[in-house]
Amino acid sequence: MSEPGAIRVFIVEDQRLVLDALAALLDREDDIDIVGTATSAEEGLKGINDHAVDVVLTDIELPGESGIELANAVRETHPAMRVIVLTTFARSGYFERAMAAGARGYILKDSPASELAAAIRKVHQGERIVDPELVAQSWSDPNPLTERERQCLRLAGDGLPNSQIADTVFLSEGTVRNYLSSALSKLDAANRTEAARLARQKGWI
Amino acid sequence: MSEPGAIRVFIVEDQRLVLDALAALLDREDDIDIVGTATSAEEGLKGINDHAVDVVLTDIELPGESGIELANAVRETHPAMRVIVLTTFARSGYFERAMAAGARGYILKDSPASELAAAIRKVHQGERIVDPELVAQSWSDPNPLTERERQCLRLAGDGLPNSQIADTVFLSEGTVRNYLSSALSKLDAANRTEAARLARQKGWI
DNA sequence: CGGCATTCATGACAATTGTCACGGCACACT
DNA sequence: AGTGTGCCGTGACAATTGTCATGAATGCCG
Repeated sequence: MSEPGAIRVFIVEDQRLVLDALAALLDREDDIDIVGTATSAEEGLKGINDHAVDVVLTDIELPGESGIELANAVRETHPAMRVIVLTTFARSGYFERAMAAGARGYILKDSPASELAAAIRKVHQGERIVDPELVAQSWSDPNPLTERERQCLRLAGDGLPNSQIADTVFLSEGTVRNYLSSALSKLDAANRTEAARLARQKGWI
Repeated sequence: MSEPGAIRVFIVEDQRLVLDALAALLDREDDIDIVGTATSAEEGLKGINDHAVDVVLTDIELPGESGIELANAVRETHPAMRVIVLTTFARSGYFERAMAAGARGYILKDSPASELAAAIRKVHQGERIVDPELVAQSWSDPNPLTERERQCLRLAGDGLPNSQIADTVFLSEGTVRNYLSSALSKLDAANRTEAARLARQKGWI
């Protein structure tokens, strides 16, 4: 298990069962050592200080501070440490922010397990790992919505009526209607609910 | 690994990495055999027919048919088989529906890993496993919606207009409006989008 | 049997949502 | 200065959505 020179990995994931399962998975690799785990970013930062760590594997969706913020903190306090972000959703916004935070890898929970250990090894050697599908998607499928359209659509998708959307974003109700109408036609949707669903699916809002 | 008389477990979980990790976790138990896995309910049903299975471990949130529907199908086609439902959310509605669908166990992804193997063993011996906190919550927060209201609200939440909802559930458009109106007042929502959001949050649709 | 609840339906009406055409304003570019 | 473009607004209109009153058909229960 603990071979000399093994890659020392720290895992941060809020769902304990998934955390333990990931640890079990990586435990089968001879050249990977799980040196610690945590269920929140705060706890993770503490743990990282107490162990010699090569690679941090973190979920994005965490209670409190997110995995992105953890990546930022790690980059500042332990520049040599590599961070791999693990997430459920292929949302381009997450992806971009993770890269901006200095993450060296971005893996979807949909990936086969074999990719995880491979990614850890490559990132440890200095390479960057990104899901090619995600890059392709964000390249071929750029977000067609303007900032205003996104604002309005997000609120509409939560069930706010135009009048409240207008109050929230400081626009007139008619203008809100125009932005939503424009978003609907861009997304080829018949109404705000469908539009919000499609946009969320693509990670555009 | 494969000791005679081991519990034969089939896992259904859409996130491949989590699926593989769970398999790795259970693989460490001598008295548990992973006889197959699937990433959707449909694929799972097929796989179950091809193997002798004692316990099915399934996620609720799956693309296409949900884990609840899988539990229902298993109960009808393989009454001796035990189903354990595994889910992220402590939503009382999920819990109730899982029980109604004949599930013998309900485990949150927040639980420690040790509980999973223990639950599989207990369920295999005929016991039922439930989170006591969830029972309490579902007692104090029962689903107020009727079957028809749920049907309509689910479709409305996906963005279908009343006319298409009516076609789908074989009701008149006016009746669909009535059901939705009734759901809105029960949920204290101002419109269908908000109502669908609230109901989904509680696991009621 | 009569009373009662549930399900499904109508129709009328008000409110909200979606579409369209139009104009003003600011800003960058040539 | 003129042109284009994005942003913000208005008003008019049609379509959809939400509310309410009402009633027929069914099945359950005492």
